Amino acid sequence: MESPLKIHNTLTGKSEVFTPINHPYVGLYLCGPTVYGYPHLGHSRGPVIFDVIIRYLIHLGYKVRFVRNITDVGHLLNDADDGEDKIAKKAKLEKLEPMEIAQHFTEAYHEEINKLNVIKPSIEPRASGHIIEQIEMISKIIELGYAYVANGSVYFDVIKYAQKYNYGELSGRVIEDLIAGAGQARRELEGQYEKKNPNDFALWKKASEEHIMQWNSPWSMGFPGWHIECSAMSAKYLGKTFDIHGGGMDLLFPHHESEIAQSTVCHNINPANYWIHHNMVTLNGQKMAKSLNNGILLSELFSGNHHLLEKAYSPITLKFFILQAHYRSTLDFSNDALKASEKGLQRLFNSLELLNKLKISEKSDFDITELKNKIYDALNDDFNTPIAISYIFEAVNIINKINDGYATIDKEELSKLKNLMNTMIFDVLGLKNEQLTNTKQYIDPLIKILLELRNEAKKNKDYKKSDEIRDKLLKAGFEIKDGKDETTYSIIKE
RNA sequence: GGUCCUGUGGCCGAGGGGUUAGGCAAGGCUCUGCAAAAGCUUCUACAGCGGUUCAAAUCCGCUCGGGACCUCCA
Repeated sequence: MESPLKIHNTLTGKSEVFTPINHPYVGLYLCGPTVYGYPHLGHSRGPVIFDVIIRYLIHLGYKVRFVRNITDVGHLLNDADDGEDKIAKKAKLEKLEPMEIAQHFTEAYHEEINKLNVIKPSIEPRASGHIIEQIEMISKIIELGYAYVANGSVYFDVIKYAQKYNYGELSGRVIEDLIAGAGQARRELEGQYEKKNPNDFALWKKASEEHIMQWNSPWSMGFPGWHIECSAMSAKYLGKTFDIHGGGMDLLFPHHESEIAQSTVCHNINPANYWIHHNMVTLNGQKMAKSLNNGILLSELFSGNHHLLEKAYSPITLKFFILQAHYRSTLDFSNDALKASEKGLQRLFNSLELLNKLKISEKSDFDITELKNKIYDALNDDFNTPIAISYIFEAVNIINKINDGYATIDKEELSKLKNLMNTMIFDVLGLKNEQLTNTKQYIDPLIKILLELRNEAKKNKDYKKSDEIRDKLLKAGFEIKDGKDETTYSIIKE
């Protein structure tokens, strides 16, 4: 039978058999967006990868509670001198309420991400709605002696923590290296002088006068530090320790490392058993950066409205493209790569349509169970979607062969094949056919009429007429395929 | 400066001591009135230099290139 599900755990650096704390329930926390800008290509990878992870867990029979937060407070501007909240900074520029900005970008995030046909979080908590929980947690850390108050701000004492616990267990860093590397690249941030040690991180920041987003606390009017929100919210909704914590590799340090430290102090346990980190995306081999002017927003990708894009790419094309690479590798975007995925996806869905029309024979040339096992083995091996997809294309080949009469399949295997394809493509990978299914029912009879006219012309050897019909249909986005018995068509994009 | 990842054929990307990844592109053939689609088939690989081994794209070392993180980026 199939292998057990193994997950590459960043915490141990190894692939481990997945065993939930409380079978069949699985608690999963994914670090969500900081809502101070429109979602870009990089924002899509986490939701897509974790969508398949969640879908697969559900498919395996687990009951998943999926928590993905919205960070709408607390991010300091790293390129500004004043240490303002990122959201507040935008707010002043545009003279809007900070929450108005947060709301705007939260909605933009939802709008674009939902196009990817991803399962929505069971709970989507906002940092601003959990100030009390964060204050409570900070108080406890102070009480236990691992944080100190300085000028109204509260900092986590990393050195003290490292004496008893292992600060760096997740990212593989050693505290001495952190101290050694501190001088060179250390950025001048506000409040640095308040810290006992440069590696200490803020749990609570006192707000300056003009800082708009602020809350009362035992220490000052201010706002919570970056890492504490996830610790507080994950504990609230998933418990002190839960199964899976995910995010981008860029969050590994310091964000997740600090989450572990905070939770370890408060609850005396690492918050998550399995830490999953997906890799970053690059664009034409280069990293996406504002300075390179190559950042592409999701809305730009979907509309094709960007100077680096030759055309628009659909959300499902993006999803499929992301899944054709393993989540722990960097992924390079380019027009050629996206077009390749688009073509492949189209071939996949074409075969899926044929699947429902295949003729049943007495004997079968294929063993679908073997194929099925290979796909499950791939997914069980740390969610290896590219391998799984390569076997799905093997199935595409099988379907086309049968359709063309080069091979046969019996009733039982065909039923297995249908089941397998539908399960994998729709339930697990969460793909969907973006061809205009709603309008197709109206268009279909019209196209059929044209095809009849064309076949009549062909019968009369009026090829000029028949080709004219074909060419015009192609121009209108309908590709004609002359089969042995009947003529079919598919709707092509662009 | 520190820690770590990575370099695969025209493009993207799996794999990871001996056995076809896959998608896209290109060439040939079959089918076709011609195309398209589909099938069959061919060609371009494991950055460079050493080492370990019966055997290295895979392990080790060095060199060169790309990237991530090192206090607020998904």
